[in-house]
Amino acid sequence: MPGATKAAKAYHHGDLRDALVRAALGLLEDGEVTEVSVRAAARRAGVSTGAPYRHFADRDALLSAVAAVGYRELASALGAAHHAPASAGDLAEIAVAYVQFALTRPGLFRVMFAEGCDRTNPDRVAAVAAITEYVKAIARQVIPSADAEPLATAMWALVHGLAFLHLDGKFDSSDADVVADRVRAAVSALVPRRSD
Amino acid sequence: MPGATKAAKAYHHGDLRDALVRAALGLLEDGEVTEVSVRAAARRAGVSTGAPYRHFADRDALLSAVAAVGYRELASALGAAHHAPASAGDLAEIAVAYVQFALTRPGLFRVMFAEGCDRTNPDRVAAVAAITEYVKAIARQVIPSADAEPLATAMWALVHGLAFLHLDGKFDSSDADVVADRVRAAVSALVPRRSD
DNA sequence: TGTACATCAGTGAACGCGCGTTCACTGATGTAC
DNA sequence: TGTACATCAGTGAACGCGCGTTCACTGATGTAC
Repeated sequence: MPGATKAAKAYHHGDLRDALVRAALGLLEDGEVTEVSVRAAARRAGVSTGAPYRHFADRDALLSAVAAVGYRELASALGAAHHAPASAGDLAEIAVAYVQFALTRPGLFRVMFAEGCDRTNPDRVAAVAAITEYVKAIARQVIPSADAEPLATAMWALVHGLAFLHLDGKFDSSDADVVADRVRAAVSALVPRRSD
Repeated sequence: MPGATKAAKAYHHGDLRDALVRAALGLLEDGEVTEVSVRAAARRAGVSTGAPYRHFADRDALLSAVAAVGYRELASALGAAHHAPASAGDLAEIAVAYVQFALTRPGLFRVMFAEGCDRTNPDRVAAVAAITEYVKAIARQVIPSADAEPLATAMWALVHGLAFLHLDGKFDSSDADVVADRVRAAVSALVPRRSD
């Protein structure tokens, strides 16, 4: 009977796969950590070193699952900033949200856009396709007349570059308001305006 | 006498500091490697594991020196693409050069913009200041009337984002011509044109 | 309802790896006289 | 020009680390009869 109370999580975890992904997200959120190791995730999930391999083929599979969550959260952060953007001003607010996402969750953002990842991983492929489509849709909404493709590319590159240049210390990111203003200024310096 | 011929490089290396930087660059150039270890650089320079520490305080100091070289080479690649750019078209060619630099030397590019680096390192600080100034000068040349600061920021972010999105597989980078066209299209979708 | 058994999802110990860094050392170099 | 000596720039062995991954194992679960 002793210990039986909390023994629900005992031997068979129930949903270790999810728990590991959440553990990895936790590690990224917590600290300066930008690399998630399988062992650290297992530790945080309270499970032995070998256990993750029952659910993920290798480290990369775990990271891809984490990245997929990241993409979904990024999309929702952008949606929250402005659903149905129509003007350059609306667009600027989405841009601010993108950069802010990167700066508040740098670890996760880096995992999402990491180099060493398995690009064929289905989780990842689907998530990337979704975010690409999302960006394209925004471009179409804001500038209906233009060819959406290059505009979407350019807009994504613009915000993505802003995000990384801040993350990597090329632009000062100590003050969120200053960052936001810089992003707005950059967007309005470049994004074509319909006569208004 | 045997062995005396090539013994110039014998015990005292002469310029191990430089040799280590070159070795690190070589490692980055060579392979899929994106992380340079002190040990690997020492190995490639033909020197014992401890030797680098006579010239660099730690791994980060070595990496900063490497990054500084990278910045100089990036600046010269941009200069070669078009010195004294004046039109949006000139600007597009510089943008192409920026992205091409990133794609042909991905390891070096990543070291230059790596996260875990010591941002206070003087080598690095000077190099970053130089490239920033360089970008700003280009902005001023192309659009003299506008406020250079936000325009420079936006332009840098645009090309930087394009570079990373290609590097990280968000855009297909298998064909250099396709990449170049995509970059040109992105630039001309966004960069304001003077009436021409 | 009870039992036998297959399967599942963990454990924990171990493997081999490359790494950053330190340290006592030694061979080479250059300088003072 | 020759010698003594301080300093410099290497060596190589060692430390301790955390990692990815494997493997024989075992406790828990669920299913068939």
